[in-house]
Amino acid sequence: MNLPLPIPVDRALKKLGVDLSLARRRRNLTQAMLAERLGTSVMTVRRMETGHPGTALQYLARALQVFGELDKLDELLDSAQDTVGLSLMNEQVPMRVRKPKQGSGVL
Amino acid sequence: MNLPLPIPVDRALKKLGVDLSLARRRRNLTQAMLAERLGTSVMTVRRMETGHPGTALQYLARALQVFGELDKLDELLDSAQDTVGLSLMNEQVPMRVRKPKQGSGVL
DNA sequence: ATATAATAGCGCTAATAAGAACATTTATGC
DNA sequence: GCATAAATGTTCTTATTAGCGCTATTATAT
Repeated sequence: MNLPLPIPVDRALKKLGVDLSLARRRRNLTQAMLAERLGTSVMTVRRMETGHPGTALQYLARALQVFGELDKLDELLDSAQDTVGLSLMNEQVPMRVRKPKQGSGVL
Repeated sequence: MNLPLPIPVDRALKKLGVDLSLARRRRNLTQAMLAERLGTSVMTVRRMETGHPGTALQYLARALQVFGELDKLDELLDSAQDTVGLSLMNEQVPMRVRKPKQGSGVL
């Protein structure tokens, strides 16, 4: 868990933070006001806005709810959006995957 | 932070977990294989797939990267997607928001 | 320009997630 | 159907985050 964060991941988290900050300011909320609505502290809001890797998922979700964008989270990895396994209907995706003897590396 | 999770938020996290599980299985990865790629433990993968509110944001981001869907995170709250304050260009969004004397509740 | 309030940074403590090892259930290949 | 191993559930320990108070910086309104 303490592996260095991959650069693209770090970049994505930072961008998400900036976007969260922009969304908040667009809605005329201070960090303190948002924190109160999220039921958390200002520090957590700040960590989220700076792209801190360790902040809990729930605060992102709660922030999205406050912003009225919670449905975006639903779409994030929705089957309809998943470009890789589009050929498989959800019902056809196996419940369990068997580890191949060799490497059958799909990815 | 220990406020009860709002129902819609809880629901969204659970759905995200299911979607993560589906995405993993579509790519023929076991929880153990994914955990190794994420540089974390199987427990964390499991918690993520069950929609545990406290899992760190970084694991979601890393999973998306493994799935080749990291760009989805960029789009999540991108300005272009933010339907509320579309009228304001990013550069026009104030750096700091002043708390109104009364309540000017934009949201 | 100045005053004020929002944002940023730091150290400490309490709460919580992450990790490991084990037992149990159950899908899947044979 | 049976055997295997993936997924689930549990408990305990450890590492990390969340929360709080204080100080410093800096954008904004006047």
